[in-house]
Amino acid sequence: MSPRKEAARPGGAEERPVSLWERVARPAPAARVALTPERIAVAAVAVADAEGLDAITMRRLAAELGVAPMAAYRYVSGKSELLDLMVDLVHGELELPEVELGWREALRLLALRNRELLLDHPWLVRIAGGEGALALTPNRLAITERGLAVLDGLGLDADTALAITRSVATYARGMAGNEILLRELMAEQNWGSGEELRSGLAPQMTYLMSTGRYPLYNRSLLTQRRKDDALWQFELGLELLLDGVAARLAGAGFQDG
Amino acid sequence: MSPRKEAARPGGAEERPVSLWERVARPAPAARVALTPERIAVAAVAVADAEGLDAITMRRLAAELGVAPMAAYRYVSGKSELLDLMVDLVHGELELPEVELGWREALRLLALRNRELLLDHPWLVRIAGGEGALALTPNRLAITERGLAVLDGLGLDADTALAITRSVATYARGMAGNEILLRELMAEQNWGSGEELRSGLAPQMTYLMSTGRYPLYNRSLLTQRRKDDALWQFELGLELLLDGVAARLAGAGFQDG
DNA sequence: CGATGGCGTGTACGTCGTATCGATCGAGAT
DNA sequence: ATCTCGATCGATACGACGTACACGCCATCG
Repeated sequence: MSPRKEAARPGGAEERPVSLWERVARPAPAARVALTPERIAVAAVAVADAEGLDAITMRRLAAELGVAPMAAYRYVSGKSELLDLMVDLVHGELELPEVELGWREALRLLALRNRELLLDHPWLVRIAGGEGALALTPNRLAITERGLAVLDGLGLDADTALAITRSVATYARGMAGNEILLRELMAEQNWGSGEELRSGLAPQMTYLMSTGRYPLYNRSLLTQRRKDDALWQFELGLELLLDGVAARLAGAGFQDG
Repeated sequence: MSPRKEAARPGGAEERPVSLWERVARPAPAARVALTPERIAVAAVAVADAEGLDAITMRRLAAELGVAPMAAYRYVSGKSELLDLMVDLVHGELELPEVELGWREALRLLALRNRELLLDHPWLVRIAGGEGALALTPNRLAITERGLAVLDGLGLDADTALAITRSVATYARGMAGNEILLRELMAEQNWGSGEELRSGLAPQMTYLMSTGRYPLYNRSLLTQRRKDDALWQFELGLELLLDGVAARLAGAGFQDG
């Protein structure tokens, strides 16, 4: 689907492909090189934060780095690896909750901070492909690792602990993604969160509602009071999930605070 | 972010923008026109199913329809509306569970069928933007509507019912997305699900594991027995969520089978 | 001091989305 | 029966993108 080739790299002529992260970990061979994977990733994240993912162009990025369009290709095999680098970089910002907080609070914080990370870097939602959405970057793995640490010693088998961690993280990313897309959709049509929002998702929604196919949904839009409170919605589902975990733990014959 | 303009369309020269879905609902003005939104969407879905989302090109699509590259633009304002059409079309395939099954079983089926839909049309994962990921297409709204119907009359307020429905749907899409991306990643490096899989996520994983930063994760990979059983993982998290809902319903003073 | 090899440059190709304008043809009015 | 008009589709073209490729530069090491 999306071909991955290896970037040229320092160190000689092996034949085995070396993963991006191994290449990244290699120290800069000289202090005077203009580019490093870090510099590239930092610049790219800055652009994406400021102008969205569409602004991320190999040419634009090169301009930002004061360098020729093709220069970055020595450190990155292509745009998808660049995106991987960006994803990993921002996940380094996430502060991992202490295990001592107990599994529930720690998992809760993990989810909430995941949400905040997405909101701080909305372009993350648009990166669905590759290793970006899985956990296969160092800093994302560290987050999963902490999730497992938090559940360690509670009597869960490996499969269950991992599935719980993934469920919570997936829920958090999914809900935060919804929130971001809604927000962008609103900005795109420049509504404030004022009257139009309160009257449903006008205007594209109004037609669909007028068809009468969605009476309950329509009633919800009119009835609900916390419509614009995305955090409330986020936390509600999160608590459902954590309640389920708590029940599972109790069933396993353990409890915890 | 992604500009939306209105496609030219039959019927004269109004000035108010008309939503895609309203335009779609308009009957074909003549029986002899070559193109309709439906024909376009069907062809596009066929291509995407067979060759992935990257194969979807306005030119390719036109060729598939036996028509000039720009022809589809009379029915669709741009590629993003085409994607909206595709998203909506495939969601029409999802069979809605009967309300009589009871909220838990119905919600469970909704989640499982959502998952199957994604697996049948893996390109859905790659469409993050626009109304695609929110529920703002007719067939997706119908799914949400059924979710609300299933929870109706159980004493939940509008906000809670909607949040629950969305939580379940978001969880389902997120987990199915993980599954698809993992599957694609595996195909990309042509492992079977054989030895490499069983030994972790080799080869790009092996380097990261060898750093020793992820002892628990590493142990999980070695210990777990249902690693490749994505459905099991899916259902585990789903049950957690539904357990949480059940607790909330019990707290609201209701029960149900 | 000469050679080596990594680093960044310059140029160019193929493909994409889509703006614009012109040709065509069926239906409704006369 | 003819005219006319607008809906429909075709042809051409433009700018931007990702990236392949081959070349100059320069620090380093023998």
